[in-house]
Amino acid sequence: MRKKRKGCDVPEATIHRLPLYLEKLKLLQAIGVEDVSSRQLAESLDIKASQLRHDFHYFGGFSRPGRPYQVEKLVPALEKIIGIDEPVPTIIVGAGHLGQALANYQNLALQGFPVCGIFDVNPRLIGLEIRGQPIRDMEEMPRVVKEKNALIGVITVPAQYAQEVADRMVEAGIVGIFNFAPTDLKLPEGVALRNERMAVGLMALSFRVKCILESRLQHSPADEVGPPGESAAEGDGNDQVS
Amino acid sequence: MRKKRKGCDVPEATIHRLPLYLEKLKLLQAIGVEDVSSRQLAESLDIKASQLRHDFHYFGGFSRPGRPYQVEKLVPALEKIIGIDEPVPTIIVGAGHLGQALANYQNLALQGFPVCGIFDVNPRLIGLEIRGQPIRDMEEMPRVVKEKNALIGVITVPAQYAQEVADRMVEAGIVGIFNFAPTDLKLPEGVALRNERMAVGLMALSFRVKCILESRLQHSPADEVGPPGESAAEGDGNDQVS
DNA sequence: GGCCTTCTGTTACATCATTGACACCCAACT
DNA sequence: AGTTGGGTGTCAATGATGTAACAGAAGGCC
Repeated sequence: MRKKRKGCDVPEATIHRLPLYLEKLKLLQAIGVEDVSSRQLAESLDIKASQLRHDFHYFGGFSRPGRPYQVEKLVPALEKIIGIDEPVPTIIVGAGHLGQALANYQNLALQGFPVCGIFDVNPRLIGLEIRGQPIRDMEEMPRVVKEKNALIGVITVPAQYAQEVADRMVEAGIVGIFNFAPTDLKLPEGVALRNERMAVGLMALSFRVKCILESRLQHSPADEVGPPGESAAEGDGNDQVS
Repeated sequence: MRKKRKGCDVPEATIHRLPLYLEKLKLLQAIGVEDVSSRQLAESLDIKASQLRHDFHYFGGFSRPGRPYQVEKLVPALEKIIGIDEPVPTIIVGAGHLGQALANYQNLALQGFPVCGIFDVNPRLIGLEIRGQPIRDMEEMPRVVKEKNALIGVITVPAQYAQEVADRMVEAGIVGIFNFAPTDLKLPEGVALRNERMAVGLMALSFRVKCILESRLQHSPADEVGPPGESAAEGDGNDQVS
């Protein structure tokens, strides 16, 4: 209880980069690249090569010391680490616009998260089909979760219902919750949670925008947009300015 | 160029918490709470009070030293800091499912980001109305941006078009880009970017799920879900396990 | 008024993350 | 064979972030 022991001993920041590595590697794989060095891969992601090696270091060697990484080996290795070496059945609760958008987003399935159920309580929505899946009554959720062995649940209901939905998901056996509702969910031990709060992201962006506008006023009241220059993602990998 | 100077001198992590503070404060305000101490506010957000004070410290005093914060003062102060003391006109490019979901999400306007334009290139979509706004042809985007003084642009187009859209947004005068496409955009200086990559979030979640499943197997092959226990958001505030 | 409690602002410390440096490895070339 | 060039794994140093500790202000109470 002293140590964070957040499931594993891998740092937060590293975990967030793994998907990026995987994504880029799949892209390389698709165009037939066989080998890739830490420097090449890192540069294409705007991070330092040492960081990439450092990250990989948590999981033991991916290649013989002296040679670059082999894309064909690395992709499945990363998939296994992330836990998507086999599909992770996923359900969506809340078939509003966002829920439907997600259910329609076929990339989810391609990336290892096949949607095996969409649920709502609104009778108007129940029965509608999205990509072959009917929107089901919320009551059916536990049964479907068990049948399909769903592990991850996405919450796209209004904030006031989110906690209840989460509770029922956990009870049904869901192990990871992806929450789009702007609420702090309380979950029992042994359940992972990720909040995807878009308003927060927008406000962080707004802060930066404000700073930019201010600096424009200060530095040159009648200036045009600055000269172009590359910029790199940092932080949790979602933000940048310059 | 040595220092990160990411727009302002406020740390990343702090910026990401500001919206959470504001959200919670608005909630308190709505139920008539007048004063709130750093401890109360911090506890309700599952963070340490010292961190909250530390964060506020970047922006100078919000209250007389000896007394708790006044909600009525703090809310507008935070809004000003974040840059939403007045509405930030926002456009959406890409009227697919996700774009429509966002356009429908009235909370955006409530939180300070009124959608003043939705654009697409698909003739089938152009003309459809969403909450009173017609989906417009992409060609009209620059004009609308100037007319409405739009500052933030949301990109919800397929990845392969995202860079082009971003370029046109910047040219039109957009200062902040909220990108849902899984691409690394290259932007000129003086434009803020936030990537909202849902697949990345899902995979980070999957990693945790995998860890949980593994630990269940190890610790007690036939164990039930563990005893309930509170859990706290950490990292960029989006993840937690336990 | 003087004391006590509660609270903030601020500074110092501990922890985590990123970056740089280097030893060793492997293949290719001389 | 020896040597050169590029590569990874690893560790140490730097930088950023989170946490605790504390001095001093404001009001309530005696």
